[in-house]
Amino acid sequence: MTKMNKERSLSKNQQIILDLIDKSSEPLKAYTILFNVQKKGIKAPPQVYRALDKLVEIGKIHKIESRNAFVACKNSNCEISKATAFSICESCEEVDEVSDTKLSKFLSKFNDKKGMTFKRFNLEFFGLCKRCKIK
Amino acid sequence: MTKMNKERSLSKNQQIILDLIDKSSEPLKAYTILFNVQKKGIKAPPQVYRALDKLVEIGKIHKIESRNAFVACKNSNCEISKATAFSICESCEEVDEVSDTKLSKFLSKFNDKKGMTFKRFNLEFFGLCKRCKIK
DNA sequence: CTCTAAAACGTTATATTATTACATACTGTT
DNA sequence: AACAGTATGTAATAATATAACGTTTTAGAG
Ligand SMILES: [Zn+2]
Ligand SMILES: [Zn+2]
Ligand SMILES: [Zn+2]
Ligand SMILES: [Zn+2]
Repeated sequence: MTKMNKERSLSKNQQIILDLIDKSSEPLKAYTILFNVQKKGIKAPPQVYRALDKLVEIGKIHKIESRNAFVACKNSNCEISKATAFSICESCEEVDEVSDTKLSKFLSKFNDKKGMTFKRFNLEFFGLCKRCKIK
Repeated sequence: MTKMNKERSLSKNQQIILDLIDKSSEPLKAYTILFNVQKKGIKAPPQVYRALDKLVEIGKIHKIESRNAFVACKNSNCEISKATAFSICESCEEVDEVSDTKLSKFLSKFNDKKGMTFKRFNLEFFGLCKRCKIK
């Protein structure tokens, strides 16, 4: 019976950092993470960046490129971060992962005119969230 | 007769930097730009970043967020950088502005479930360009 | 269990990207 | 001329990210 699940057991540093990001209600920056895990023995940037790289690679977290910040994936079926979309409030900086079947289908099927083969995309929407619109 | 056109005449630094980006066949990073315009009297990062900010604001250039680099807008009608899409080759780093009516319509009309109002989006596709696929 | 290769780790130093802060100069309008 | 808004020049520093090493841990093959 071959091993079917890709459940990778995270390393200690990876788990510490994922836990922190997971608990956070907002995107976390690498150095904010660093300051918050120093008590757990993670003392230097490379340790943080290595864990972040791996977590991104396996789809546990995503990087919000326009903010240089990281959020946990809420979408259990995007193990491979190959199709990501976010909504970002330019006022309060709230970030949500957009999960819309039509959208992801449309984009996954999108074909470039110049013959590029797409493996992955990242989409960031900017605007005002409900709360910030009222103000 | 009120002034109808929004043609803003660029300042000296803005023009120098736009010229450089315009001539480049690849995305330029801020410090690459800095090194290349020092002979023209632009000596420090803030001068570059200020010009870049303004050029992005008026839609003459776009920032490729995943690369921290800037490209000239090839699309005469995206004066306001509110709907941008790029294809990025992960092998040779070639970047092209995707100009597809269906895509931009679809995304511009996209409505968030949580009631956010979108003013702008940025989409980056990653993959392999024609040439890099062959290799 | 032992050996090995891959992955993860710890550490120091450094590279790269971006902003703050402040003083000065230019531009167009009233 | 006076004013407001935009742009400039400059020095210092903040924030983000990687290079380079050597060591340790982990997981799988034999
Ligand atoms: Zn996700
Ligand atoms: Zn908001
Ligand atoms: Zn454009
Ligand atoms: Zn290529």
